[in-house]
Amino acid sequence: MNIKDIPTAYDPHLVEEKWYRYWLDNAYFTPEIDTKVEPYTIVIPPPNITGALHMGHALDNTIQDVLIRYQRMKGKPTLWLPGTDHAGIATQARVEAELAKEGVSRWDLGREEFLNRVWEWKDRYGGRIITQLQRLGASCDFTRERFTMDEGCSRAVREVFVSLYERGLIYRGNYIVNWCPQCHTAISDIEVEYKEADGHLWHVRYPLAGKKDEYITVATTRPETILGDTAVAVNPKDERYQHLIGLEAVLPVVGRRLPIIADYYVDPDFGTGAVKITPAHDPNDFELGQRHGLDQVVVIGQDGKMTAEAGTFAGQDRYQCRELLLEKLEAAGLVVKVEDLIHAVGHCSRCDTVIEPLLSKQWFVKMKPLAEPALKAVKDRRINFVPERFNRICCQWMENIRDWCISRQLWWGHRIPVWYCRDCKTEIASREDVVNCTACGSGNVYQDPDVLDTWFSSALWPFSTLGWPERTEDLNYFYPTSVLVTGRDIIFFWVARMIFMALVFMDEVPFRDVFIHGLVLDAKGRKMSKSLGNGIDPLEVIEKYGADTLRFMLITGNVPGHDLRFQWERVEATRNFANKIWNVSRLALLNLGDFDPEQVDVPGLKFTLADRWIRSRFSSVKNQVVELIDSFDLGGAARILYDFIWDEFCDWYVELAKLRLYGQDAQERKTAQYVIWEVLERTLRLLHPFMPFITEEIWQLLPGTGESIMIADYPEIVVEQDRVAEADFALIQEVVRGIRNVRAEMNVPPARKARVIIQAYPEAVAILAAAKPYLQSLAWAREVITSAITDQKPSQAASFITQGVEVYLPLADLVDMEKEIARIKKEISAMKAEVERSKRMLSNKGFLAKAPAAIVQKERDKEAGYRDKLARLQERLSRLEGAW
RNA sequence: GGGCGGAUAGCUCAGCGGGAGAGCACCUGCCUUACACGCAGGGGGUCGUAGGUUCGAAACCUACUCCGCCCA
Repeated sequence: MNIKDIPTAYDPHLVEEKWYRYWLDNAYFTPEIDTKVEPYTIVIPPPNITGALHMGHALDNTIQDVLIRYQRMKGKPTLWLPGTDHAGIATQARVEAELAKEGVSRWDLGREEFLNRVWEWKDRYGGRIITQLQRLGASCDFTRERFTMDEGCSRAVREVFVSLYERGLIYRGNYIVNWCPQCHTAISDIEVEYKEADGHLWHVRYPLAGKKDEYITVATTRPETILGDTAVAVNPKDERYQHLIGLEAVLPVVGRRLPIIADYYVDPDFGTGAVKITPAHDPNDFELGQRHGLDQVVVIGQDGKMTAEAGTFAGQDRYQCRELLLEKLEAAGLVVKVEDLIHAVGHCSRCDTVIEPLLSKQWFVKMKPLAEPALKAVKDRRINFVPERFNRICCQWMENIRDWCISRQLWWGHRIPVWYCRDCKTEIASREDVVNCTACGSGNVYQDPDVLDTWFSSALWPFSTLGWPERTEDLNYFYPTSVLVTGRDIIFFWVARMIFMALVFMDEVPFRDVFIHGLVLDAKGRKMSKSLGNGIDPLEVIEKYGADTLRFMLITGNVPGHDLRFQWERVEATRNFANKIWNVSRLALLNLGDFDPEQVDVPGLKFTLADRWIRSRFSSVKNQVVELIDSFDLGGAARILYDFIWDEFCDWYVELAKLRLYGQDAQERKTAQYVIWEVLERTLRLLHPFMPFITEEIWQLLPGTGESIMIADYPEIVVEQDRVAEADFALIQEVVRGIRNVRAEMNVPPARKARVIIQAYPEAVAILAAAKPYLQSLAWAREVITSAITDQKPSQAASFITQGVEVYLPLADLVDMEKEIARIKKEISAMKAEVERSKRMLSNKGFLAKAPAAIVQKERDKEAGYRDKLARLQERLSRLEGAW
């Protein structure tokens, strides 16, 4: 492309696809294993195959890509392993919905045919999210892409299940589980979301057996479970009920005799202090029932309808039954009162249906023995959460962990590798499919129909994706992974489970750091959700503004562990930044046509103050960026780069470099070319992990660069920090800003170049005299006259006065002396306040005695400066007033 | 009920023991040949409230208020 043809506005559409293709074609995303070097590994949190890329993914994956690209440039063999999750319930529901349109149920199809349909669906749509990730610029190694139900992962699942079974850590039993009548499966405790709901507390009288007109009154929020009551319980210390303990109540409508028992579980202050006990439909009642050997009567079935045990209510919906039963109880005069009550009701996190606690036979993982080593790993900081506070959150959860219900009454998923013999009733957990009973040899065996919780396979992800249970080269080299990047919403679902599975099967932590980021909220601070319709599609942002813009916006808005709000204004601001980079690069390219960095004798160059300043600044920016990325403050690093590029490089350095670029002196021009090239080229490399596309595009246009910026070395500093250059340049900046300010306040049009007369202390004179061209260019100076401070001050001049430096702009016709006096007076009063403040501090004995010497000295210096400036201002004022 | 996070300029947010910052919005000038997606200048904040620690607090401690999240 002819450099002159480079458009003045950056258009991401022209570059993103091109470079992504190039990176893929050159296999840059695939690491080369070098056993002498420690690798850097991230396994992607596998998105659901049903999913489409949303803002949360965009943030999560941008963070990972920044880390990965950074480490890759730093020279580590870097693996970012992508893949997807089979998402049992969600996927099955999706395919069932499709079938429903055809008027077919999965039962009509049968298990095998249904699974074929799901695989077909997966092949068609399951890869969509991975392609969407590519639009973001994700540098995953797609040659290693995995799926939780591929052959390898499935083998890992079987191995883990059977192994845990053999160790007695997986068991099957009848317990209360959370049943979702809509998804028609059990779900684990953490898949239940509790929501506050308005409800009622019904006080119902149960007649006492054998005592006419005597009752015990219980309170319940779920009257339909009355039908499954098998006891009434009171607190043993509750004086009101002492005389009833050991007696029996009669269950209304049903007529069953209920023992009245005593148990400390009962809270005497809630309701009436007497509690109906339904062991088959409430987890607490279940446990109490076990303690007291109570019967378990299941009255609500898996479809949410009443069972045969519910007698005349059999077949009714649970809520319909509630109404009808209440009517009956009312009619019998047994409902004493109804209170309004706000209580927490469990909902299915998938489909939002109200969960039914239900007694059923399920598979569980025994958690205590697994959680203990995991807990220790976190406490010992073998795993470290960022931000730090999540260590404790994770620990607290693992300390209170309950057994994990892992069986799901679904078809889509890893089928439980357990077979039963119909003849001898043996239960066989097996790594291989079972054809004949291992006990009696019978061929009359069948496999457990249920599948495993999707999270069971996700828990193995960091090692199953690397080839486990084989000891593959990848596993040996890339495991354990370096960091896990994820949102705080799945710490319990996923992170904790990966930790304990890894400790059992790899004997090593799955990752060293866990970087937790917040949620992307909408502009009003609400969660983005389908039901609210307030989600923003990342692909829409990419279409309109480019992937770099989306990425950089997400990263700069990101403070570790905090949520961030999506705002289009911020997208625009970031787009403007990309355009800024683009244009400063255009300027560079327009002036580097005759420049070859290879031909430059760098030690022979004569760097100006501006050169020394920007090179020093670049170097310190580089150091800060590294430090911030290494501590996971990517937002901080990105903000530093933003400020450096825009404020320091574009607005100051490049403006000054233009003088030499357009000047006559070949040597000076070459030096300016070199420094612009050097700083721009290296800054692009610093920026590349954040904005991969635009940096590659520009880098490829720059002379003397290589094959691809993404495999270029991470830049080194160019000089040690040059404090002298930074201080001297700061003086120039102050004077320039002072002059600009005076001119603006006096409404001097830019076209009107002014003479600038500077009187200053000797060092400043030297610096400012040498900076004449800078002042001419940046402060619209016609000529600059510098001298030591004298009594000869220009009259009819606007002025700017700072410590040790007086600047005059003789603009006779333009200067409104009244205005000038007012300005000086304002400054004087501001300066007086400063002097006062300093004086107060320095007369404080405590401050002098206890503050660090350096701080005290700094304050003394400041005070001296203020006094000097104040004196000059007062002198200036008296001259003006005298002249007036 | 317990825990966590937040409260800083009109808006969104940095800062987290030594003099209040950015972006957007606003006001005033500028089409200065990289960029009007821009340049220059400016206004605007008793840093939620009340105590405490400290020579010094937006920052640390305590209590409280409001908002959000998590767990029971």
